[in-house]
Amino acid sequence: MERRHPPKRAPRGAAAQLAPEAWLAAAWEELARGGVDAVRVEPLAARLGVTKGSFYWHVRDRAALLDALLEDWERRATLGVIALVDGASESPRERLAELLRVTTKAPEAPDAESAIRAWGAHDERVGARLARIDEQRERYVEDLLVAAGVRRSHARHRARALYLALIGEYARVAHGGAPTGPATWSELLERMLSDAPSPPAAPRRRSRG
Amino acid sequence: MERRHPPKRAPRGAAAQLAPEAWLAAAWEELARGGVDAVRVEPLAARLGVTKGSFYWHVRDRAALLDALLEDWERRATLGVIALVDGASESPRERLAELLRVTTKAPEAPDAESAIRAWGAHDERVGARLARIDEQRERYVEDLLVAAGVRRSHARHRARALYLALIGEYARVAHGGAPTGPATWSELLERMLSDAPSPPAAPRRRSRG
DNA sequence: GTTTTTCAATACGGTACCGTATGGAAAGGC
DNA sequence: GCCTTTCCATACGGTACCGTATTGAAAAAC
Repeated sequence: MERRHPPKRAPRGAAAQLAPEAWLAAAWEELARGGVDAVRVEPLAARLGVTKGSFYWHVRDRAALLDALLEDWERRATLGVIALVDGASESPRERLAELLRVTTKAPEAPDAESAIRAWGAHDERVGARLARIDEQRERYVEDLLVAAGVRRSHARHRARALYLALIGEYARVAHGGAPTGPATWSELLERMLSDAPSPPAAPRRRSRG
Repeated sequence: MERRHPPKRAPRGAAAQLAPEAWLAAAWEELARGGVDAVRVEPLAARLGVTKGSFYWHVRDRAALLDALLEDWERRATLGVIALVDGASESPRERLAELLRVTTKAPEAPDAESAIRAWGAHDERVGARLARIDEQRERYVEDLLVAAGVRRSHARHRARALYLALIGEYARVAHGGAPTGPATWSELLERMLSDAPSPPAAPRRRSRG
């Protein structure tokens, strides 16, 4: 969301500086709560305690705000997670486990992701963007599986399965379902790693069962 | 969707008889295409070549139409599939495979299911209903897994995983993603049956490996 | 202290919808 | 051949929103 009227001088208060970001944040909440159709200018303004006169000063129009939402999501949700997981762990197996932990525990992910996915179902441009992102994420999982010892031909199928389950989980939680517990995720991941060479036991001992 | 004015005499034309069903069918198409928010009285009427005067004759109001959508879906999507699969097959393994085939190939399922799920995310009553249905379906898969020889404790996790993947697939296809091929589904199902006793070979021979 | 600049309030016209009220035409009953 | 019932069209008032134009006020610049 580029600023519609870039300030030539310094703004008056410290808070004024972040006005565009405030609109974006409010838009996120509305998106998660009610879907794209709930991201409306006047309610958003009311929520921020101003009128839409302010909105149209900072943002071109509603479409620009929606674009900003997508941009923001694309940047954070995918690259952010990958960087996090890549940085915080060691073996591919650990990384996969960590990936599942992170993605299934992020409290705002289900609503946001589901809302964007529903949006993409009715807006072709958004849908295409989603498809690109899905491919990217899936590839990442696939490579992790391969690194963990799964044959590429199997890894492709299993990465898809894992990712589909994650999307399903987001949808499930988004409409109020109880979150799927870590035991289920471990079980699924184990099954997907079943013919990989190294077992999940401690790295010292060679075999346990 | 009960008829608002049940006809005391016979209707005038054969077509008039199905008017309420016509509204429901049109509503389905709009729901699949644009989500709940796209199910609107006036556009629907325009699509059917009439005005909303007709709508408010046959249906109480928009809410009643939406209720009818849910009712219709609950009846068809779950009970219908279960009856189909239960009737058309033999062994639990076969039934599971058939279940995956049927659910992943129904061409209208992804859009409809995803739309309803997105709806449930923003409407609590719908969400609760969805949760009930999810539980029902999951239980069905779980029982099939158990019947196929998977231990109950494992089956619970795996039924969840399978079902989550199916939901994910619906979401994926709904926003334009390429459908996941049968090879991936077989792979996933095989993994979920991996420690079940009987192999997928012909039922005559007792063991193959 | 005057002038700019920044940001928000107000007011406006326009669109798309909901639900109701009313009218009217065509069919069916008798 | 009237009268009733069925079904739809039209007209209406009301709401919620978009985007623009205009005004206004406070801060910043000078």
